[in-house]
Amino acid sequence: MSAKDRKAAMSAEIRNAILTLALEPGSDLDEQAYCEAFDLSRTPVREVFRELDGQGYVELRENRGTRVSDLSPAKLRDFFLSAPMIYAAILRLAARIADPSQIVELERSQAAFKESLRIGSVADRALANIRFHEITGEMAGNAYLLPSFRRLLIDHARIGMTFYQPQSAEMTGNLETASLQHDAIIEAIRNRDEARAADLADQHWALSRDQFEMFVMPGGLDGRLGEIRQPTMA
Amino acid sequence: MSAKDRKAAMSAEIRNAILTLALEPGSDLDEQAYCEAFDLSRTPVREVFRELDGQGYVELRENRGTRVSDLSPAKLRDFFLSAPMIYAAILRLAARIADPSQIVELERSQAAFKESLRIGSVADRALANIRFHEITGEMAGNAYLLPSFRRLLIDHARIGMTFYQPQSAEMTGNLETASLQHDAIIEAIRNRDEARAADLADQHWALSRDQFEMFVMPGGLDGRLGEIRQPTMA
DNA sequence: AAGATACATATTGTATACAGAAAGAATACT
DNA sequence: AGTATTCTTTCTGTATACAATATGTATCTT
Repeated sequence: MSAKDRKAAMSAEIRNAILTLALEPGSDLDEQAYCEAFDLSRTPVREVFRELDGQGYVELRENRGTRVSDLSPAKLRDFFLSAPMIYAAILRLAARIADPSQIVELERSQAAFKESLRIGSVADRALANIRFHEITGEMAGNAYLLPSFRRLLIDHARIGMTFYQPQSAEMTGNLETASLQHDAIIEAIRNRDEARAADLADQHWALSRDQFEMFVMPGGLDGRLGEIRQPTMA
Repeated sequence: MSAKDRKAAMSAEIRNAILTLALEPGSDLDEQAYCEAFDLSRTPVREVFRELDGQGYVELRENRGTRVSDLSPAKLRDFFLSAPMIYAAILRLAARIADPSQIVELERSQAAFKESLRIGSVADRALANIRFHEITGEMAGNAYLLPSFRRLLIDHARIGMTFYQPQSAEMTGNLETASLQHDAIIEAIRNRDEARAADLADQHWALSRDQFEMFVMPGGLDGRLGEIRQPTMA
């Protein structure tokens, strides 16, 4: 295995670990540990860190090492503000200019997503879902929207992992709905139906937002415990 | 001058050179030349290149060095597609949450822009204009929109430099109009008037687009030269 | 002479060694 | 005892040396 391959493997592993919260937001990345783990010198490891910084996975701080990009309340707010607009724009453009080979790829990734629903872990599902949307981003292929979209996907995955509640029946239903929406998105793109694609983006987005609200504003506890109240969104 | 300072100076110089087309799109960056020019070893120079790659100034290609980010027709198309949406979103958010100290800073940058109109070079104007809009981006402070917005600003500056025609009276008028719009933008932000800010974004954008069209579709030559026709937009 | 192949050169990528800065521990002082 | 200061340790940043890859040139073959 060449150094180039080890470098790529390290980059991929770090990205996946961040997306699945195996590396928690705000946690430090130990340069030396990665050097040893992937048999690389510090130079390429530091290069990968800088690259991941540029993509929004991590944050480099002067003389203070690298840490996983934070998920602060302020960032959550930014997320919920900008995601609907960007997602809609991406799917609209995807419907406009996607080429056939990309549609095939999207179908394949949706098959993988369905498979992850049947037999995969929560992390598998998050990664498969990200991959699906990543492809829609490639379809849209807009050099200016893509950086934003990719950052949104990173944090969408992390927020989803954070707020996922495996025991909830509603949650399971949501996953089914999401899968159906993916199918509909593929259909809209194949038909070059921009309006439908944008509409589905809104719906797909609303589903994610509901999931988030289910976590932040859970049902009350029968009003018995007195002190406990439903939190309100600021 | 410490190595850290030399590194920062180099980064700033490269960025400015790219924005003002002193470094043309697609041209190669010579690692060794920059090492010598700023008395740095290859390591920090390469780090800066990677950082600029993450911000969209340059493109790193495996085993093939670094070159200034391209301005292809496809990218121009992406630009004209996404700029109106992002600019409007940024100014809307800026009007919503800008804080007083930022407004002061914006006023200062507008003063500098006006000064550059009076006595500055074309490049000075482009940089002052970028700075003005950069501050509106900081006001909006949205972690997801900012990367896109910054990329748009980079290419907006470069497109402006490309299509600027100093002899044109219309062009001079446009600059005056742009300056007035900047004033109005400051006013809208100060009044927290989101709708007005978004509207001004559209107008400001339309002005840039017109300038571009003036260049691509110039007036005919009196129909005398026979072969020459007005080019049409694809 | 045209094309292909092998060699030389230049440039990019990686490893290691050294320098500088930040964080923590121990000591001295009030 | 509590605080301040210095020293030690650890980690980050930079320089240089080495390895691998790509590019250009010359030679050889057909």
